[in-house]
Amino acid sequence: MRTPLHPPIEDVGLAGVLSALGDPVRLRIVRVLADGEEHLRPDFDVPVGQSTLSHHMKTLRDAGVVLSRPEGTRCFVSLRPELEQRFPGLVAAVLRNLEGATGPAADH
Amino acid sequence: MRTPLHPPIEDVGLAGVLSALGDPVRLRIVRVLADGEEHLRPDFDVPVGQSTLSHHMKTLRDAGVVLSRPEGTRCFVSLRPELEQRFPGLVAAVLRNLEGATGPAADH
DNA sequence: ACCTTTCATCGATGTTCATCGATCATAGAT
DNA sequence: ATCTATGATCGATGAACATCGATGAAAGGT
Repeated sequence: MRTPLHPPIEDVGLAGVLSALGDPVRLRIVRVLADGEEHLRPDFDVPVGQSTLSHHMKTLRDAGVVLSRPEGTRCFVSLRPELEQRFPGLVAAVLRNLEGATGPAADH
Repeated sequence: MRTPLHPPIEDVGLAGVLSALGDPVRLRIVRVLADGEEHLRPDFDVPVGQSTLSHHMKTLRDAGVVLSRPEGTRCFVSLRPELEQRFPGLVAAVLRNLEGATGPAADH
């Protein structure tokens, strides 16, 4: 667990956030995170391998969506709180529209 | 002006919409469209060539964000109204956070 | 008939991205 | 010191994407 580098919040751009959220796997991650709590990897049951999950985590982290807090060998992940001040209502709006709909074929 | 094919609204997915919006050029397009009016190509002053603009339009159209209405040789573009029922508050939230910030380097 | 405008499409190119398996680094336990 | 668990990183591969210039199609004007 080396570098939990989070970009400064002023470097976080809207396009980057939306792009990071524009993926079914990452939306599922965010859905789990929606309760505001910290979560560990096993909580995200996404249909990808471990290394791919790691990649998606990095994508969310680099985009400023997610916060990683390594502790020992594990890594607690949570929604980045400053995002709300940066883009008020944005994450909330996404979360509200997230129920059961992460993809075009997910609403039946 | 051949095929103004819009996907049925029930096929429009959240990930697709967010992904389509996750691009600086397309965000600029959406910003112009934010007034609810129809617009023509010259209204979008984006730093890309004509064919690339066309491509971005198709991306937005395929994602269900935008509506194309060909008329004669021109093509009127507007925000797709059904998106509001589909994902209430989503576009509004993006639009509210759009002022002057389409990218990480756009806030100085 | 011809030219012009407006937009879509095609073909090509270079970049980014999702994915995987394998390896490496770290921390904790034995 | 060794083993184990967790997650990051590396290398490779195929897919998707942004971009461009050139060409094509449709409608209007001369």
